[in-house]
Amino acid sequence: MSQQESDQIVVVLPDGSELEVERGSSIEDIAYEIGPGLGDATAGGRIDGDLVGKELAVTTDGAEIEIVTEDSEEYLGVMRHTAAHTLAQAVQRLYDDVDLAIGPATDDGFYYDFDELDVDEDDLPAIVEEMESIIEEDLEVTYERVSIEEARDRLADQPYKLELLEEFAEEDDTVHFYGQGDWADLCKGPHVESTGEIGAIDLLEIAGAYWRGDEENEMQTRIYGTAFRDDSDLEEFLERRREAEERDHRKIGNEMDLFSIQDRTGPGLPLYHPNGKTILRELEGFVEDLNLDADYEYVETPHVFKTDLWKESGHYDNYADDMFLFEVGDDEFGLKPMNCPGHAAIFDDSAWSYRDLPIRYAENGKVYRKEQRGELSGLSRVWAFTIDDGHLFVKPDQIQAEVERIMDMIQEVLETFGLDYEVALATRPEKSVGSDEIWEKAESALESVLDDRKLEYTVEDGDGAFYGPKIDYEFEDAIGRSWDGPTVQLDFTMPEQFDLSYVGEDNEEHRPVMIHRALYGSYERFFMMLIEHFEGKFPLWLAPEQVRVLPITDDNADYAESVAEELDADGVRVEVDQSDNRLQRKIRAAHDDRVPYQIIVGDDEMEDGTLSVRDRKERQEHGVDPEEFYAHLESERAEKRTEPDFLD
RNA sequence: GCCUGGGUAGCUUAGUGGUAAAGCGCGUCCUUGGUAAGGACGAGACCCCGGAUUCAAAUUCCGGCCUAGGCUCCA
Repeated sequence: MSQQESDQIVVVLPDGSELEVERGSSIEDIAYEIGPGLGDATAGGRIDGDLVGKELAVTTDGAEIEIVTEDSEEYLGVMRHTAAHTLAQAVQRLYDDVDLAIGPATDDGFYYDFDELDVDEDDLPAIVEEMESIIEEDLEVTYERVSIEEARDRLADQPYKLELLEEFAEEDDTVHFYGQGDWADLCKGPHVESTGEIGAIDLLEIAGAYWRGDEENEMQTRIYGTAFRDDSDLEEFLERRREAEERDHRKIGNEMDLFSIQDRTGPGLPLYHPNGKTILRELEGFVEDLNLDADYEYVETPHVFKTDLWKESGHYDNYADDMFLFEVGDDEFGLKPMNCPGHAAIFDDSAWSYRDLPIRYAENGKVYRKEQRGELSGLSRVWAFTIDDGHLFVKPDQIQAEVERIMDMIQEVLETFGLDYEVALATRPEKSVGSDEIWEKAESALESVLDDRKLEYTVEDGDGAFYGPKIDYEFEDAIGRSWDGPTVQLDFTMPEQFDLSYVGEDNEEHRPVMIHRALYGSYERFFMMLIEHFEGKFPLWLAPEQVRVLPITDDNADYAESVAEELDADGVRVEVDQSDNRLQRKIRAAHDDRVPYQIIVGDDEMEDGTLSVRDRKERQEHGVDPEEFYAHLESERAEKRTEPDFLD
């Protein structure tokens, strides 16, 4: 091999084409190699997927290279990375003896971690101002390649940077610095050309963060910020945040009196008020109908079991820390973190023939999981929640058909609420029980169902339950946020743990397969998502108050009552506004309360026996025939349509 | 669990050492008014809990409870 050849390496471009370049060429060099226009536009790049500065050299043969330009999606991340540097620079200008940790770009902004920095939210405006003046100064971003020794020298008073440096020293004898003005940071880039390229910034919040995310390490001060190309993009981002805040289920739940979580009753333990429970009852009824149609049988299990059961199921070994445990006499008991062992115990109480299978049990089972206090949040993370649980005990050759039926049910649920979804296959996690062989069998069974359906899905390695792989549904709400929802989980393990069996055609004992499934996931999480998705404007079938009758004067009150009585007899949740407010005030109140339909009755309506119907979307029709409206309500409810559509 | 905020009337919040405020909601009365806030009056607060400082604490300090956001998409 000649000297000439060993200095050349091949890099692979995103379209799969290969390019021969000199070993040690920078990203920028390679971009110029491809074309001078691209070279000029280069802001940074990826080496084997790792986002780095355009100055960094490519040394490995066969490296996958991607060029990031101002037009790339990543450009925003490049700019935010520089914004993070600007934050650190501003903080060091304003505060002495601050230790710097790391400061990357994130999905919607950036952060920088500091130690020895004592600030609170009131200090943020001053830091923003300093950042803005650094942007104003339009400092050129400079790159330097520095030997480990020199870097050690430069970073002598930066303990965290030194720690990082020692790690990099094991791999390379040089490191990279990116600077702006008289400030520089150990960093692999990428960055924009100068601080003036940063369009619009804002700092969002202060949070604690463990050094390297490890709770054994010291807690640092993290400042979160975001940066956009211009003010209007920034404003749009802030507007979206405000919108999400407006939809917050805790706020709406309070306004609509749906639920509460109170100090005196305990953290993470939601109390459902009548309005909230009305919605939950409708949700329960919906899955109950689906379950009964699909030949599920309802069972009920207590909230507490002896821990012997959890030891048998394997939960105790894996999840004892997350369980509420207590002693009664010499026995240890625990609140159930899952419903499956109870259902397995019911199954095990009878002898089964292959002719009986599949057995399908359903229960709205309340479970208790002791999440870390700081993780609790509204209805999305709680200690007590209810799963619309179902457990099937099937023969191996029934898996495919049963999983498919479950997926039909799940899809019907998601489509009813108008939710788009994605599907993922989650495979064996690190903490798990069961043999390799069993896991392989289970994973390939789910794969073949997914393949048969021609559903697009992603594979999430290591995300499965400890007892088996699963298919997870993730859906998107009205403002584009993703939520975890329904799951189908295969379990070859628990039947083993509980020694479950049925008698086969051959008169031998066989091991059934268990399938765990939930259509909503947990009621709490699904309810929360629905509140935020609909912004409290629930579909008619869910709305706690479906119709409000507004009499114009006291003279119309009796007629209003008779209209309400008729609706009530039809099973409609109806109220009459008997306040002595004026009509406009009553309309305003009904609108604030998000009532789908308002019926306004005055002298005109009383005379000709009609209704004036108004909906939540501020549409109105006079002289409506009551029978026609009642029939419409009936069908809108029964078909679970998501918007009031009588006035369409 | 840890970090930074926050906890004042049913709700949303103002008040930062000297007699606890406002809006909404609620009650009573006036108003009987046809499409997004008519008017008057009134009730409603162990200012999260415990301790300390002080002549005096909602306010300052210490401890606790609850709550919001955050706790490696690695230089």
